[in-house]
Amino acid sequence: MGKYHHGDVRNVLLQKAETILTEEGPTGLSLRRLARMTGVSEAAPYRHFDGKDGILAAVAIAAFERFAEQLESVAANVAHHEERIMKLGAAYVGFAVENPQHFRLIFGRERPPLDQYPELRDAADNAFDVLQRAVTSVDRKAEMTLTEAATAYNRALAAWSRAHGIAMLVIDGMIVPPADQELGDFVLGLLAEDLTAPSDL
Amino acid sequence: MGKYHHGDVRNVLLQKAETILTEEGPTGLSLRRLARMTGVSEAAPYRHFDGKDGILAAVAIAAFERFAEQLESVAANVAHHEERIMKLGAAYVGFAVENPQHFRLIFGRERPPLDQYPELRDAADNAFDVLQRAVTSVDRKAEMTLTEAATAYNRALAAWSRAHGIAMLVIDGMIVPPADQELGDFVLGLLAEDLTAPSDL
DNA sequence: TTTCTTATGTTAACTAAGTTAACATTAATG
DNA sequence: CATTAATGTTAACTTAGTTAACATAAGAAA
Repeated sequence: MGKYHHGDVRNVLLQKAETILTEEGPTGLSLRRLARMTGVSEAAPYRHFDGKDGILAAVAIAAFERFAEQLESVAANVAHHEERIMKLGAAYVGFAVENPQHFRLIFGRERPPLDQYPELRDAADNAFDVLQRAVTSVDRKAEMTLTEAATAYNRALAAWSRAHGIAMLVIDGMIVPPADQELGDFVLGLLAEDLTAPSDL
Repeated sequence: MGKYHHGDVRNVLLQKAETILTEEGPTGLSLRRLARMTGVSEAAPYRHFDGKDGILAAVAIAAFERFAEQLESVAANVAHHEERIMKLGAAYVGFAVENPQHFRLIFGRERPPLDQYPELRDAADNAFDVLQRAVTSVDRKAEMTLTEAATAYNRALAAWSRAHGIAMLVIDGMIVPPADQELGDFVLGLLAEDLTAPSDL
């Protein structure tokens, strides 16, 4: 009978997994529900993925790739160094706000362990590389002294932390961005604050 | 017979819950296991807590309180405004690193919804108040103009975001603090970076 | 073509967890 | 002392992750 064998179950599963994840997050994604929604037996996903972690890994890889692409495209279009850092931060937060579940998946503890999924590790490394290159103006890395390189690295970490913190606090609802302002502008404002300056208040 | 009725099951449960949470995080905390470890029936916890969320809420409340205390004690001991912000950030990250699971519990999405646990909401609000007061020098709030207040608020958000980002990235293993440096100094260094300054590299 | 093998799908079962209902016992209170 | 509220217990229901055993389809090998 012709109801066996869908033709492309793996991709359909991945697609539906994306949908469920977007709506309910990693915890809400249940393999059994996924299978039912796909119209396939509850054990079928195990033929295509290494259990739940396997599916999450696949989704996370795709998410990392999209994330890296978006950062890259911003970095490539801003020549000025400081401006690039700021815009990158805004893009970082932008991705998080537009794809909160994916963002949580790739950074949170629901993410399958990197050392069990080499492709996932590669995707993660690549995303961080994009970030670092953009922040550190790596083109000139060869010319740097060790001290300079350390300074540059610290700048990268500082920039990254700030963007990450804003992203987290916003998607977790702890910070509510003002409604009368573009999200990007709000983020740029926060990134530009210099806490070492006296408060003049 | 005398094996019924422990005497103080609620507190024992809470205590064990703390232990399990510290070791395995919110997801690893299973009510059934908790009950077994406490030597009590698997349904007993439901007599004392409103299900799993109820226990998590109770633990989260305690965590918020400790968090707030630690921040408060730092803030109270540093008079200088800019220095206080920095030290507060370091303390913020310090708490996260020493109590990663608790930190995740109070900020992550495993935290029971604030609107279902009023005491939890109060604990959270209080912690943020401590933070804001310390960052904003609220003693003089009355004297501020609206613009000044907005500026001060933004400074608070910026400081908070940075500390939060560092905390998250460190406890998630994305940033590995240098081994040859005190964690506090490392954090202070990151907080002090001013990304608006030219990179001079 | 026929046969063997591999990929892919199915059913059925096992384990563990959250939760609730129905029942038992204790402690406290009138 | 009798009643009641609090606190435990057992047993059951539901959902989920996972695996084993079996079935079928497709393609390679004979």
